[in-house]
Amino acid sequence: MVKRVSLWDSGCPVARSLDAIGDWWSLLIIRDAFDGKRRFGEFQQGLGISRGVLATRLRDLVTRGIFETAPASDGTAYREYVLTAKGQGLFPVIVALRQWGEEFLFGLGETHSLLVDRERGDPVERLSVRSADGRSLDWSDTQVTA
Amino acid sequence: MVKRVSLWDSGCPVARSLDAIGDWWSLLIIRDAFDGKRRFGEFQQGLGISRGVLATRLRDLVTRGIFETAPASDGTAYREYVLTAKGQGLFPVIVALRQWGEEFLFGLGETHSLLVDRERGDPVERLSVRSADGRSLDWSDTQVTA
DNA sequence: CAGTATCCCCCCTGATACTG
DNA sequence: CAGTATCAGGGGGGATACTG
Repeated sequence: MVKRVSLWDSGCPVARSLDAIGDWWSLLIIRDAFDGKRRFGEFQQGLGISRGVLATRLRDLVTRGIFETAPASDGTAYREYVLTAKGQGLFPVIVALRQWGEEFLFGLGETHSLLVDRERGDPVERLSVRSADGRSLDWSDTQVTA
Repeated sequence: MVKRVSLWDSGCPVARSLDAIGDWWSLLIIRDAFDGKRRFGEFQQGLGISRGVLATRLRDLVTRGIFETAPASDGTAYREYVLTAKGQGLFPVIVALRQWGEEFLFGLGETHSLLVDRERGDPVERLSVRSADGRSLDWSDTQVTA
């Protein structure tokens, strides 16, 4: 994590993002946060992660400004972990991973959870990369420049 | 990787995607592939990854149907690794990671690489999650259903 | 319930040497 | 150049026990 310093310094935003949240657990924790989970125990139970590892991950994510802690809303003495604006900015990442999984990793018969528009209940649209003038871009229509 | 079996079986596409490409190197390799790299040495040099690890990763990714091998286009005896349709489907994931990194992980003075529309040279639009009827959705406007 | 502290093991990873 | 084989280390991760 603090290991691949050269990648962080590479000037590639993808590498830097992965350095921040590309470990085994972070994105799963963040997914659960988008799902409404806030408490240590909620994350721990849902993920089957050990408490020690979860505590470390949560602390790292707070340090990185992705989560912040707040007093428990139920009046108990414990903390809650809520996503900051920076953490909420990961929503498209989670959605992109979800849609790729739905499309390529499930058999036709298999069922999976679905992300829907809360207001109308319809599934959300497939993400698409668009040009400044609104055209849908394939990866081969793009290029990385310095 | 084949370790978190319970997560793969959870029926959550996010978890299943992470199980497939959520390790330390896969997404970086895939990023380089989108960048036009195809040869073992190109990946190895660009990432600073050891040959052994790269060979393992590449083999896994081929097994998972994300890359496929092709004879070298320059007539040499070696293979090239090219993204399948399934691998190309990860483009929005890479773009989402890139955009998050650009927005939250770089200081104002720092420069980073940029993804542009090849045709016009303009940066691509920020990804947005949209409802079936075209509204832009915040994460709180959505919900995961069974 | 929400953590922290400790121990231990596995496997990921890098380094090196070897082959086609 | 493109791998494979082998070895050694280091850290992430689980299990357990303990504390507030």
